[in-house]
Order: sequence, then structure tokens, then C-alpha cells
Amino acid sequence: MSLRHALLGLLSEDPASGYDLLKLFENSLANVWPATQSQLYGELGRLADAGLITVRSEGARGRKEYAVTDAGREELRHWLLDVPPVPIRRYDMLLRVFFFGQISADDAIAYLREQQQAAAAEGERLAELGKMIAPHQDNFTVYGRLALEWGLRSSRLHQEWAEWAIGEVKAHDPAANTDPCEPG
Amino acid sequence: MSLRHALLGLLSEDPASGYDLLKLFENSLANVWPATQSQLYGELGRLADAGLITVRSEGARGRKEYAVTDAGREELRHWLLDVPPVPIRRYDMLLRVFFFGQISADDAIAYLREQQQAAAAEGERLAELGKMIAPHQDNFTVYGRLALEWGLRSSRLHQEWAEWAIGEVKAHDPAANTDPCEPG
DNA sequence: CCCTGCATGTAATCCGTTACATGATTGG
DNA sequence: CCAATCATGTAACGGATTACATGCAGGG
Repeated sequence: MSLRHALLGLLSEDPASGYDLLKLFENSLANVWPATQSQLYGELGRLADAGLITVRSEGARGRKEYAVTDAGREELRHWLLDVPPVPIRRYDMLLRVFFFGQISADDAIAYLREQQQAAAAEGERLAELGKMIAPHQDNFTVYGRLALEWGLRSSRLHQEWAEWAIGEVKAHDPAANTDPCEPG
Repeated sequence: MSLRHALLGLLSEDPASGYDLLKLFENSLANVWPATQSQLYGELGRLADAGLITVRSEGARGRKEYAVTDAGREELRHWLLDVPPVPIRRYDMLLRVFFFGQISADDAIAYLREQQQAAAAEGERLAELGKMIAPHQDNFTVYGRLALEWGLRSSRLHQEWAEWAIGEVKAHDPAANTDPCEPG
């Protein structure tokens, strides 16, 4: 139920419409908690029903601007302070690694190289994001940068691990010829 | 739909019953792709319906031993070689960081310290797991060790990042007094 | 006038979690 | 004989993804 708190958190900084929130997500929370448009509108409805947010004003094209209520602020604080985050361990990418025995060493190495490149690209993307948000000094951006740093370190970890793992696979099957080197 | 492939992968090494697979998961795949008992049995049924596995023999207490079919092996290879893994980005833990502006610097630091300690404990757990599986030399264990190494590196990253982030929060709010030091 | 962007909603489906429900076998 | 373990299944619910569906407003 974290989307609920993501929305409460965004609305705690500034009132906004569903559409606004959707845009706000794109360059910030979507990196740590993706949400689709339909999910977002659905959750806003439920939050309003629960009295955690209210429609502060209605504008053109049916636009509804939401603001948090005191109950909503309370719920957000409770979640921040009392609910321990659940460590997520669900890595599609690592699952495949367990089954490398089912494919050739060359295919395994190709897989790892792709992962390494994907991680490098992700690092690039985050670095760009960092430049883009550089001027802002609001709380949300300041603390978001902590998350960004996590992402940068994580993409480095992915790259370094993949390189290391390629070495391990080669050591395990010296016949692998992806990176040509004189056979002994 | 990765549980499906996790099961195909395990059955590709050795035929097993649902119960066996459940036990096999515990110290290996559960670290990268958790699954509950009910999910597992459900998926086995669907895999059998789809002809990717078959009941090779029925034993005592209703035990059904499954084995992969050729179609199942093919599906596994296809998944390993042709389906790019989806990078998961859903970090409950980082989501909270964005909203540090809603709590005190001391509370934020306490949160980060808890994360650091949780990561240290996770590192310990994985190190123990590494010792436990040390003697085995089957494919599954050999490649699983690559995933284990990822986990060890990841837990180090978490710890180092948390330490760094604590420093950032302190720099941002010098009044924070969690780690007492003479005020200038 | 038309396209783009603003703006909101519903429905189907899948996957995962939790809980419930049952029963056979083996070892102490 | 009793407890632990082996062994399989079903049902309810919630969250996420995808697709569908609609319509207004402003700028060129």
C-alpha cells in the first residue's frame, strides 16, 4: 500500500490534481515506486473516501485539486516513523543466473554483458536526471538526491558485478571465446 | 511470469515434487524470487496443463514427482536467451527518503541507521548461506554463487550509502543531535 | 477547425499474499 | 498414540498492468 503514501507525501508538499501528480511522478518517485495513470486516479478516489485528502477546488476540464487533511498528514507520519520498509528481493535478472547451466558459457557471457551495458545506460540516465534537477532546492528535491545517489551507486555495483561474473564464467569454462584470446 | 521459469529451471536439473521444490527454494531462489506454497502448487498445475512438465510418478501421501518435457526445456531456453529481464525499481525504503522533509532530522537519521543495520544483518545472513552451500559443486550452486556475490555487494552498498546519507542529513540540519558532538 | 495536451475515469486480467482446509506417514 | 513432517489443494482479497473510453480547452 505504498502508492497511497507516495501520494500523501507529494500532496503534503503542495496541493495538486491527479494529472499534476502523474507528471510529478515521472522524474522523481517513478524511479523508486512506479505507478500508472489508472492506479493513481483509483488511489486518489480511495484516499478521498478515507478522508485522508479532500478536493480543495475544481477547475476547468473537470480538474480536481486535492490537498491532504490532518488525518492524511498523521497517516503519512505514521508510515514514515512506525512502518518498517519491506526489503524487496525479486530480481528477474539474478534468477536467470541460477540457470546458466542450461545455456552455453558464451550465451551466459553475452547475457552478463547486456546487463552491464543496461546498468551503464541506467547510470547515464540518472546522471542526466541529476543535472536536470540540480537548481531546485525544495525539500523534496534535496532528499530525492539521496535516493538518486543510491541509484548511481547501484548502477556502478551492477556494472562491476557483471564484469566480475563474466570473469567467473570464463574461469569455469575456459573454452568460452566471446572475448578472443590465444588458446593455450 | 517468472515463477513459471524458476520452476522449469529447477526441474531441468532434477525431477521433484511440489514439496521438494518448496524446500529447494528456501536457500536458493527465494533470495531472488520468493514464492509461497500456494503459488507454487498453482503454477505446477498450470505448467502441467500447458504440457511444459509432466507427472513422472506418484508416490506415498499423494506425492507427485514432476519432470520437464521437451517443450518445457525449450520454453526455459527461450526465456533465458530471448526475454530481457525487467529491471525492478520499487524501493519502499527509498520512497520514504523523499519525504524526510515531513519528519525531524533526528528521526530521519534514526531511519537511516536502522536501514544500515538491516543491511549489515542481511550481509551476515548471506555470508552464512555462503558457508552452508560451500561444499556443493552442482551447476545450480556454482551459478547461484554469482547471485550470492551480488547480494553481498548489495548489502555493502546499502550500508555505505546509509552512512553517507546520514552525513548529508546532518550537513543539511546541523542541529541534529543523534550522534552527540560539541556544537560550534 | 484540428491537433495536442489536459483531464478523468472503468474493466479485465494477472500475480502474489494470507488464510483456510485436509490428510497420510514415520519416529519416538 | 501422538507429534512432526510430508504432501497437496482451494478461496478471498489486494495491488499492478493494460487497454479501453471519453471529453474539454487552447494554440496554430
